[in-house]
Amino acid sequence: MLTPVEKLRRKGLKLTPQRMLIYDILYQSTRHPTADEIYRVAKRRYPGLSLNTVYKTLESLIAVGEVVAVETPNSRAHYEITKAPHHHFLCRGCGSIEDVPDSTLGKISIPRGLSKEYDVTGFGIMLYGYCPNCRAKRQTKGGG
Amino acid sequence: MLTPVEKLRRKGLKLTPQRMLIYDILYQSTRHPTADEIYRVAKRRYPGLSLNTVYKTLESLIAVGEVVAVETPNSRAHYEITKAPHHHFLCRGCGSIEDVPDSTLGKISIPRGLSKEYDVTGFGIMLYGYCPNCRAKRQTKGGG
DNA sequence: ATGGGTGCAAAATGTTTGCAAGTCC
DNA sequence: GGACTTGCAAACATTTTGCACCCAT
Repeated sequence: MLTPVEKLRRKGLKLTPQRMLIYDILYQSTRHPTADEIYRVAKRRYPGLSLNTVYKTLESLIAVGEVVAVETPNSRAHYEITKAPHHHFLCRGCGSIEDVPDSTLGKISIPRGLSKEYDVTGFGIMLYGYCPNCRAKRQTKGGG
Repeated sequence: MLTPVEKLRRKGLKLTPQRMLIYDILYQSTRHPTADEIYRVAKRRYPGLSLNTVYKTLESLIAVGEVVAVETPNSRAHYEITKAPHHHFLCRGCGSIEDVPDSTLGKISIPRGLSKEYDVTGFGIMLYGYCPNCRAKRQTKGGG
């Protein structure tokens, strides 16, 4: 297993403090921060940082496959370090995203008919619903 | 099978010309237009229409479950009439979205462990890749 | 030294909001 | 008649772009 530093270096990315920091924050995080959330955390450690740099850095990391963007139905992208295949649960209440291990969802078979005409490079599964916290809130309110 | 008019009426939505028009455009369309695309088509038939009304109408139709928003990784939402369960294919080349019948993907079983704590209300599968057209273009270019 | 990376601010989306006037029921 | 709907424009939030300076290689 290469160190993160080695991985980035081999991809031809310059190892600037900002880049290392942003990568590190994503690497440490079990959540799926938005660009702005990453920015706010990073800025505490590197006050000179600009939001722009966060976006550019994410772009670079995505380009080399080290980060993936998790799109959500509120037009706010969330980011995570590329890791073992998994899918996501999106809470309708608080907008939080949680990982769902791939294996628990069973195998998806891409229809042969589709892959004959289409070049299917991957897929993602997004589960929707309410996290334990929001679920409790809704039940308290008698909401459905 | 209720007529679209009856469906909307029973949901308590007022049947304004704009609303009928937008619903009709979505109903007719086999594609998955964005709000702006709907707006441009609708405006040809109803020049006084505003983009705002398209958004508001989509919101209403989504609220009553007649329309669903298909989120894509470019922050542009696509909309479609709610119909038989299916999933989507998103072309990385042209951004187009195609339906993928549910049955061809096999059943997804939501892990028991997850639904014990979480209230899982649904899920969506998004396939990624290149449509026949974009696939051809890429091969021509020798792209990978 | 050199080209990519950074930071600032402004621009460019896509979507939402405020409010007066209009219209379906 | 009343509440919901519409349309206009401005507000908003997120992301992208332009450009001069800086720094990792």
